[in-house]
Amino acid sequence: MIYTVGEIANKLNIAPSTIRYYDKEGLIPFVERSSGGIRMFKDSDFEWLSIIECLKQTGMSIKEIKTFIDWCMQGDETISQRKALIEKQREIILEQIKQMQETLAMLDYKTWYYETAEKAGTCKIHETFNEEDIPEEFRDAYKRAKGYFIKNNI
Amino acid sequence: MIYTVGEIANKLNIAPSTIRYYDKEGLIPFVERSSGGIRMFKDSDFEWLSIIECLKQTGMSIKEIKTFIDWCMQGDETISQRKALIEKQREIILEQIKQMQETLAMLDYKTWYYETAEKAGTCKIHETFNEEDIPEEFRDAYKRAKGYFIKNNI
DNA sequence: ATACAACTTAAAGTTAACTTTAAGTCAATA
DNA sequence: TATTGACTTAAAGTTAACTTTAAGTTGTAT
Repeated sequence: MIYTVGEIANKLNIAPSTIRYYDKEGLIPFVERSSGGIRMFKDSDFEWLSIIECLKQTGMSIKEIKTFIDWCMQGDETISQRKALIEKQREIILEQIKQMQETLAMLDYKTWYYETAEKAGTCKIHETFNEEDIPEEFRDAYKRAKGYFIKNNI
Repeated sequence: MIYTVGEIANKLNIAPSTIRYYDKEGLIPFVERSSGGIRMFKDSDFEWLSIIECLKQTGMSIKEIKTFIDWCMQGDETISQRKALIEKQREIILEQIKQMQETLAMLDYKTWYYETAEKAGTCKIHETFNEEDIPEEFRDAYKRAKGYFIKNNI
């Protein structure tokens, strides 16, 4: 099965210009052309594009992804570099998840904060609360929020 | 306690130009000035900047954060808008965490994949594996990877 | 054979979120 | 009082990752 750039873009729900841009940046060096110069995507190329999307998710830049792709093209001699890169991205994403979970806890707390403020008709209600008035599940976030969110009536 | 833009930038480990940019964009309308026009940050302003950092973490743009800040400035009449915004950001970050956990699972699997390939000296070893050869904890990611990561020997 | 939609490239344009520059002002110290 | 380092603004520059434009080519359908 062969696809044009428009067809593959459609399937992956990205713009054809994006795929051409990736090509220009060397992210898909394996894509073949017709005698007239038209890109002919195979199913495996389609799959490479999925990988590029996956690596972008990890926060890698186009340049970094190109490095990885280049290593893949070189074959088995680059296994250890590829492994190191994947492990680095793994650490990065672990840290990002940790950070996001803290932010989530804060947003959970703030949701409760505004529900309470809405009922009372004012944010000032929170100035009257002590730690023991805060539902247990929000207490950690509350402690981090205290001193700014609350003092400023946000 | 009063701080200059350089001092507060130092404490928050961001560039002074960034804070001036935030000011220009209307993110810190409450910061007062000396008679000579120099910004005089208070501890509560310092805390507002922490909030801006927190909201940026949730993926909000400068413009969106300005909307939120403007609502805060308006006082209690905007509680329900602020609540809705926080809830929206909460949904967004939940989705991001979910997405990241899937990517993490893939990176975990790939780490094992390259460890195995490194021992064997070739990625081709994975062509010989069946589902039951994959450690249980990587099996879900393997199923998603199959068809592209593996077929392409990445 | 001709039309026409979709392809091609190179180059310029876009956007967000800063950062840098230039020209000048403030305020603490010698 | 003069120096000096940090402040001020407006405006221009930067960067990444595209997107758009313009001018031309390909390939399929009539």
